[in-house]
Amino acid sequence: MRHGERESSAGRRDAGAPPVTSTREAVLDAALAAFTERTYGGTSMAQVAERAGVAVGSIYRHFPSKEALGNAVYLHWKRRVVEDVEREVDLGAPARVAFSQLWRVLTRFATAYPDAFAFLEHQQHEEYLDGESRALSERMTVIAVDVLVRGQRAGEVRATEPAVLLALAYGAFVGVDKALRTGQAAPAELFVEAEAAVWDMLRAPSP
Amino acid sequence: MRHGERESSAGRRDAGAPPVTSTREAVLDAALAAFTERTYGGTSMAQVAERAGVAVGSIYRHFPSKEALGNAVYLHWKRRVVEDVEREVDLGAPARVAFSQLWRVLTRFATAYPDAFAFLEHQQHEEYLDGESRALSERMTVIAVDVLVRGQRAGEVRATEPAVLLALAYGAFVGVDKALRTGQAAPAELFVEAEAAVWDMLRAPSP
Amino acid sequence: MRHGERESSAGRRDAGAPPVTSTREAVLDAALAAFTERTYGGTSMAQVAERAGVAVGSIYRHFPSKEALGNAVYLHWKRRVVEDVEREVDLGAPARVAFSQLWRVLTRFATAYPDAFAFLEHQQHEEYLDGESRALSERMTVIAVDVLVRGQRAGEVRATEPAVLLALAYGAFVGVDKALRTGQAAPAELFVEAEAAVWDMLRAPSP
Amino acid sequence: MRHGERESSAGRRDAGAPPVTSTREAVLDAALAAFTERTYGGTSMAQVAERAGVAVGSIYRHFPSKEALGNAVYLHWKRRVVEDVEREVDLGAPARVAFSQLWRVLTRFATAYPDAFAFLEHQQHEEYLDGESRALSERMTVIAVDVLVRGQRAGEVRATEPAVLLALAYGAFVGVDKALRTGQAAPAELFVEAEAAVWDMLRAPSP
DNA sequence: AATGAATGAGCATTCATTCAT
DNA sequence: GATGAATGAATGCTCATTCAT
Repeated sequence: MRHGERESSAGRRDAGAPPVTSTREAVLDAALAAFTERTYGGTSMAQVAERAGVAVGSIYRHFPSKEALGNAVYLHWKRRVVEDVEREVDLGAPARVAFSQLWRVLTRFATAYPDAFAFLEHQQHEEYLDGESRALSERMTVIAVDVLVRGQRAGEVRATEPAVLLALAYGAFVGVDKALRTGQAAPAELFVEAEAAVWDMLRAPSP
Repeated sequence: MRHGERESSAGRRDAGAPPVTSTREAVLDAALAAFTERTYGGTSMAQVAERAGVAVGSIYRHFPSKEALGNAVYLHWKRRVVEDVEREVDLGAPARVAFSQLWRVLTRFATAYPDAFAFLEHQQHEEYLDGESRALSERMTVIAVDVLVRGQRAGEVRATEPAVLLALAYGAFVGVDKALRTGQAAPAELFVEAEAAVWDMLRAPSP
Repeated sequence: MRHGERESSAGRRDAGAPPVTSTREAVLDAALAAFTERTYGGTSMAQVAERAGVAVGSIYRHFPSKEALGNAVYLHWKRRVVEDVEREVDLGAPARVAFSQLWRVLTRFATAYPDAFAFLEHQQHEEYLDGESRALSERMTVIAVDVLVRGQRAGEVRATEPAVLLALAYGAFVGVDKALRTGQAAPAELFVEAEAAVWDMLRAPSP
Repeated sequence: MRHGERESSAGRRDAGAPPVTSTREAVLDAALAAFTERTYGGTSMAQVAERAGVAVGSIYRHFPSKEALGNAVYLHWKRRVVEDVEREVDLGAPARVAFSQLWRVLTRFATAYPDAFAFLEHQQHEEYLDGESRALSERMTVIAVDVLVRGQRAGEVRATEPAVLLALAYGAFVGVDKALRTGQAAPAELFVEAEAAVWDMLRAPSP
């Protein structure tokens, strides 16, 4: 999903064939890379344009403003994680199983699209997020809390306030990802190793 | 609103004596508030000046550049946590005890200076941090890893790579703080409640 | 007020065609006028922009910095004199003739573009000149010294160190131009009158 | 007359002894050096203060503004040359003699105080000169023109407009000084050598 | 007199956005 | 749709000047 260079004659395409890389996508990719590297606020539209191999003006044909672009990038990737979670987490399963599914989805995503995960979780977005983006975050919270609450009912999960448990577990995941990024810890299999530990944090203590 | 040197106990004053709150401190305070609210990159020097109740030019008598100001704010608060940790964590104690001390220091700090903790932990600082700031972070890592390693030797702490355990535990703390900030969870006592859970994540699983 | 590339004959245009006076040229002209009037250091980019009838930002599409603009102005005009000199001074001719040609080129230039000559010769440029600009000055010195040296070999020119003779003669020319500017002396024909006097300064004294 | 450093405790003096270097003089010296090096417009009051070893505020006790300081520096040195000229040029003497006296005064001055001469003659001063300064320049012009006119009456000096002759001769002197400064020509004895040449420029051509 | 912190207008430069081509 | 020159408000920073000490 990382791009870098595009054809120098942006816009060329074979008759009838669908565009392999539309301007819109090129911009979205370039923006993600740039925002992750230097922050939304630290990135200029010109930098995004150059990285995408398009003219500044062209960005504005697809996104009405920088704010809208920031939002679109957020939306694009957040939607992807949320939909993965919704598709792959079995809400009927025991908490231990559902937790494992959830953890696996996050691990896969953070490993396959490290920039995207870093952008979503290691930055402040208040400046440009709109209602839809916020709602998306909410959808994921709801699922996770549901898993936790049902786990608590089943005696699997400790009795602590679910929002706190979620904050602890998600924070732990993000913490590992950050350490990975800063090179303070080794490759991605660590997420797997971490799963057991985090589950021990969540599960009901043995009596 | 007077002159130059920092005074670590801001606010103390002898009756009738000139205010200890120097311009430098006012700027440091205003910058922390502004950076926390709108990001380093999203804050203008004019906003800092206005918030501090001084003229723009006055900031530059105390900090040679915006970058230096960002660094000074980071340094000021990071030093404070690190020194608290160094003072209050007993490296000779059993891991459970040392962990508890560490958790307490962080809780106290994050509760007493929520903006400072948010600035330190919820933002990207690469843009302006200098070597001294980075070294400070390192000092805290060393302590935490030491506690974990000695806990592992004593069989108290699970055998996972210490850097990962640290990332998990610190991430969990930061996660709770973030939830507190976004209003997704209630008051600070939750940190206390969370401690037991996080310890269960760290400790060696019962056989 | 259109686009980009310089056109050496500023002002030429086909009837009905878009004006050849590009933004770049307008800026170059405005900068020359302003720098001549109030010095490079005493001129703000805003003043240049206003004089050129463009927005401040537009200057920066054509010149990366004020320094680069100063240099470009210098280069533009210095290149012009130097090329005129190189084209019109016959290095094979007797010194008296070559001197006359040189004097005529300078006179024509200083009369046709008084601001340009004043900018080039009545100001301090060290602050912003680059290597190319310095090299240009050198080219002219080489020609003049060559004329003088060959004149000395032919017994036409006095035996004084050529660099000193050049400094005297060029200084005399600049002196007259300055007096003209300050209104201390009348119209440009004076340069013609001065030529004979300056030659008497240069030529070998009759025995 | 060049200064550089002053005692760090500016103002200290033995009781009763007159100040060796008053603040006023230190500032005047520092300003000359700075203005010569980096132009009036390119010099900040802070730079002058530092060079003079005094506080910025102290400059304002002696000069009401930067403009006034620039003017004072100009006045200080211009007065000096003009007075030297008035004292040492014998208006009753033959033109050749008076010219020689004049040339000698200038040479002595430019050699003894190279920064002062460069400041006076290689820069644009319109920005800050007042009437008195302008009048001073005038006094010197009057003398020189007088010498030339009387030389013309006596058949010693060529019949060219005196203002032009003056411009040529003074320009030649300034030209040599400039070459000396830029290192394009060797030591100051050259002024002496140049005198004869310049006189040949001024004198009536042999029939 | 001397000091230097404080002021705020002004400067060079950047950048989101527009629009003629 | 795409381009990139043009715009001008906003930014980080400087600097002449003031004034409490």
